[in-house]
Amino acid sequence: MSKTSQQIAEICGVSRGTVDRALNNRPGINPETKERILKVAEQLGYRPHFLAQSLVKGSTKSIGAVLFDINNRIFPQLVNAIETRASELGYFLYLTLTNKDPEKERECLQHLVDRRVDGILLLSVNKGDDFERFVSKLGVPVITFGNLVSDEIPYIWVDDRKAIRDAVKRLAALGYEEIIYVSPPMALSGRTNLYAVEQRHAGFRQAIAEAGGALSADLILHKGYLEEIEGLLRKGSKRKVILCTSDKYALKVLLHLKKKGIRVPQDVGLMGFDNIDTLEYITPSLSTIAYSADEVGTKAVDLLVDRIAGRNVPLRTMVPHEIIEGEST
Amino acid sequence: MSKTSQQIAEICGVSRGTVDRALNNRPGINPETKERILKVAEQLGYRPHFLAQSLVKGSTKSIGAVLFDINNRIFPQLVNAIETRASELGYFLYLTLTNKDPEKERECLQHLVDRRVDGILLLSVNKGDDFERFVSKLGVPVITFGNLVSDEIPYIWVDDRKAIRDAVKRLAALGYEEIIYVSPPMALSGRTNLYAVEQRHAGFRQAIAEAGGALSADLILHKGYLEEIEGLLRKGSKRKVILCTSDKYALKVLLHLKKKGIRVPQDVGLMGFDNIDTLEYITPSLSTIAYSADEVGTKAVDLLVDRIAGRNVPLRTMVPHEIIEGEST
DNA sequence: CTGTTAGCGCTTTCAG
DNA sequence: CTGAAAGCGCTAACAG
Repeated sequence: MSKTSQQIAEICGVSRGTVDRALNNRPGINPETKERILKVAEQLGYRPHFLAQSLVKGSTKSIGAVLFDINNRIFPQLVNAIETRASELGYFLYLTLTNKDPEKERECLQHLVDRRVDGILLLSVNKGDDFERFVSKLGVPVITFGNLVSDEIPYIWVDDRKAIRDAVKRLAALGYEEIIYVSPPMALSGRTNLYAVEQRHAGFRQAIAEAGGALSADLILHKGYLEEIEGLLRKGSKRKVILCTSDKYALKVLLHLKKKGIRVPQDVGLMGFDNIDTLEYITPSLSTIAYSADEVGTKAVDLLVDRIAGRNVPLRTMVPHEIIEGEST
Repeated sequence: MSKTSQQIAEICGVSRGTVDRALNNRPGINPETKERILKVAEQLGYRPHFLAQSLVKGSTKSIGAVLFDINNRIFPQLVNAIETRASELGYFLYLTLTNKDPEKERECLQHLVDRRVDGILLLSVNKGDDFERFVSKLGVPVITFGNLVSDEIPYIWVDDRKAIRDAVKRLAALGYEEIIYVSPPMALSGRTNLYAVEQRHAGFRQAIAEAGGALSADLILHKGYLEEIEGLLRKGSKRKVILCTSDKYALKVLLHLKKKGIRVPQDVGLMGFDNIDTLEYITPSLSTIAYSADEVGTKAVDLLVDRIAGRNVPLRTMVPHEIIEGEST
């Protein structure tokens, strides 16, 4: 079926070494024979055998991505950015999905290494010393994002903590007196890697502390948030706003409030986080915290390729965030 | 860094052949030496070199996906289904994105073949005899979906034509007398592969013909659909409904109508196609045509793996569709 | 039951 | 400037 450099050599009556010199324009070859070889290669439709090349060169020009969160709506943008940048830099992308299964995540990582990817991008559900060691021992460069795995492994993301603090300040400035913070994933705290979610949470507590009594806060850290919100809204007379750890929850809240006839923002304010593209179609438009998933993906690949090339990269890289003022606050 | 079967052989004082027999539990080996070898392999943390294996076996256990449409919201579901099924069947997924660039699509296909993927899943933007030939000559099994490339290449998707006809019948049954069909991508007809979009369009025309004068139809096949819709809504007194070639356009229309104070469904009905998951958060809930992206992805992989195994597969596979009655009609 | 040999297709010395 | 040979790590066929 496919042609080998050996065949070209035979046809041209030269050795494989010479063919190789022609094909990879390496010095030390007569321009005329080179010309001849290239012509024959062209005619045969010769294509180098990538596996064989990789085997001898020790580099596959491929990177692996290990992701858990297909439901997170920034997924398409992230994957798009990663693939696009990788492709620009000459790398192919192995995509592996873990569906939040810690064991599967380890397997994916191991398999990628078995396939000799040059580097790995990791959005992890695992955490802890044991896992840190596992990742360190893989023997290939790893860049993490979304959830931190180790202080020693480069991490890129938005500054969740500061972002929430900025949001709280903004809400205070808008005149809100009570903030209902909704972060259902926190219920899983300790059992799974929730670094980003926890950073947001920590940012919120800090912001409230900084407000020094000017703001009161309610924390809802479980699945039954819709009911609990309703209860809270009935109490007291402070101007209230609901701040959700991600747009996904904010949208569910919005839907629920609409059903109950509670008006946003007249009766209560609402704010999300992520600026997922679904928001484009939502009324009233949702206030949220935006950052560029494109930038995260693109830079993550850049960092990884730098590491692959043996260059040092910063252990923490933060992409900028921005408060989007929608109609919901 | 990483251990080779050679090293195990030396440590155990046997030959590589024997090590191979132990590792791949092939017959013809003394259980005790096998035991010994496996133990050493375990201790060394031996992992077979996948590239070397692939090189000699001629199979990489990887498949490639070539997609153009990251914006289409069924993308995450599709990719998820594909990766999940591939993984279950022991295959790794190379994801390549073309951003609707025909030349890039060809490159992606060629590169995947260079990397010796065992098979390819293709959602194509290219079409035509030339491209058909190109794909046929790749030398690996290809399964297409979404857009048909050739009658000879297996294709899996929803029956777009029938789906639209079912939708039109349903709209007629609901008492609508005039249907505004919105399909902006059709403006590119001829220049790019729009098979699915064209099938939907053809289905619409057929349905209108079948209705034999009971229904009147307006076709909007360009970007300026919002303005044109407004114009059409002002004319005549028939009960009107807007049928969009995909939910994405339906949502844009909905947003526009809300802004203009035109009520859905009281003033005009609205229906989409695809049942993208954004709809979950939309009010009024959108009527649409649903099909399972999961099923498309999963079955596409199954078909591909069948082809890789040399089995014959049907040239056309249709996944079922279903009309979803939302509040918008 | 085990060792040897010959590749898979390519790159990379080292001679000539 | 070119050829020959060794080797990447593994598998498979053939002896012993």
